[in-house]
Amino acid sequence: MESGAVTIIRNCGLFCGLSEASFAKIAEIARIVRFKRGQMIFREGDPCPGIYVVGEGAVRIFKLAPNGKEHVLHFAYPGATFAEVAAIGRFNCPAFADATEDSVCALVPEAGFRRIADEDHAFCIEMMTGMAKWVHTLVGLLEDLVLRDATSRVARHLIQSDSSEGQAEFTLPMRKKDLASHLNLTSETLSRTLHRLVECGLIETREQRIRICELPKLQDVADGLAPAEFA
Amino acid sequence: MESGAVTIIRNCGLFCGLSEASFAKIAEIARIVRFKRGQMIFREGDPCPGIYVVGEGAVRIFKLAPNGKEHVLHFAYPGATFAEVAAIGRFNCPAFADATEDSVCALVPEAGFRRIADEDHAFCIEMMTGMAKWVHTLVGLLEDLVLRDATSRVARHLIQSDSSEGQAEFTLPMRKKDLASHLNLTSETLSRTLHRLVECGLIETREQRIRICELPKLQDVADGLAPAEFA
DNA sequence: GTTAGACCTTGACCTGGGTCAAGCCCGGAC
DNA sequence: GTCCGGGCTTGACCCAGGTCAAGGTCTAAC
Repeated sequence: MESGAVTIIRNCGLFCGLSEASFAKIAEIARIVRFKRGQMIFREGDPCPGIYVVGEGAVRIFKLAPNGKEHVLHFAYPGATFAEVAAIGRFNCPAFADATEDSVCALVPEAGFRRIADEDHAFCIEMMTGMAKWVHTLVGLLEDLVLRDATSRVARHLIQSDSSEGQAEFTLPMRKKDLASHLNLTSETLSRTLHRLVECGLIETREQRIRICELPKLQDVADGLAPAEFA
Repeated sequence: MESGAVTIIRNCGLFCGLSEASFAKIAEIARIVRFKRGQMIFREGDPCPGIYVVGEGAVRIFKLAPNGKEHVLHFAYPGATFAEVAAIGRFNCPAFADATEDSVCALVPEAGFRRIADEDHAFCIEMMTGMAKWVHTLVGLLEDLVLRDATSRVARHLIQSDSSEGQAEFTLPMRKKDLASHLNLTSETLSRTLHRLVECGLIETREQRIRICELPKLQDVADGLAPAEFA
């Protein structure tokens, strides 16, 4: 195992709580994989190669419709894992993945993961609750897409991005077209929506940088209460 | 414990594989709960009372938007469980639930479930993979809502409902308005869509009964290949 | 430098599916 | 029986957001 993989796995949300014994087992078989920007990592339907842990860069997980439309399910940044659901549930890759930046990942082959799950009860419980959280997140996403309009979705996403950094200002970590796809919008609509929010003074933008000026009002927009100035 | 709850739990997908020891523990604390048609079972945000197992009837799990629009996440019929995700992940109820028919459920309080998860490794693994399957299902739902149009969604749902019974004919187990909500449509649009499918000869309907006449063509519609007659 | 190709923005236009409204049918209360 | 309310269908109309097209800007390649 390359030394890099150990570090990556130590620092990821999923495996950082492992017992020393379990960790040693994973360390034996994990390996480093590198991807260039734009490179495809796997395709929907591919056999699942194991659990990927992002060390550097950024990975985009997305679905492709027969007509070519794509929908970004989520982004994985350093410390996050992907393909873990397929590994646990023993299905093939349920979506596509590619690197949006030059990226370094640790790959834990499925067999290794399975051995740990069989032996390490605490890990198993953690995975169980981890999956439950995933379900929770997905239900939230679904709710968003189904119950809110474009403007609310954008506002909500901005608030969430912000609160995770705890400041009033942050940088969008992905291209706008990918964000648009994640929110089930076209990039045109996202562009127009951000523009309207700027015009109303709720946010300011400069390139990929976004500052929230009027959080309470933005919150109202996210909740579907169209403020008067949204004529 | 009432005798009924034992039977219900024995026959449900989630707990039927339990070891005798684990089963005995659950049996000690499970109890029967009954709901009248239309009765609310829990509300979004309520503390999670435990895992419900449906014995008879039908339960509808749904989200409510601030503007009153509702979205049906799924239906639980005899043998199915609900609220299990919240119980495992330790969050409050993430949605509303009500009975669409007079229903009988077994309720396994969260504490009891947790004890078993702590002690029964095989059960724990089963829950883990069960949750992974849930994620898989939800991603499929999301994909459906986002990548397909109304007609494809309806066609796909019909095919799935059918294949689960393995015949060319089946009865919709829910009201059309609830199905519409599940597919993120209004009941008007569902009505019109079914009507078009009937006109094209792909299906026949009589009340809640639906017969698929041209499965291959219906499959094409589900895949977004609009057949010529869909002018 | 300049050419090529992503992005992103903005405008003009179009359409799938929602909204509103009317009418039918059926089952349950009385 | 008759009344009432909910579910379902159908038609007419409308609008949020998609599509198409035209620049503008930045980076990467040569």
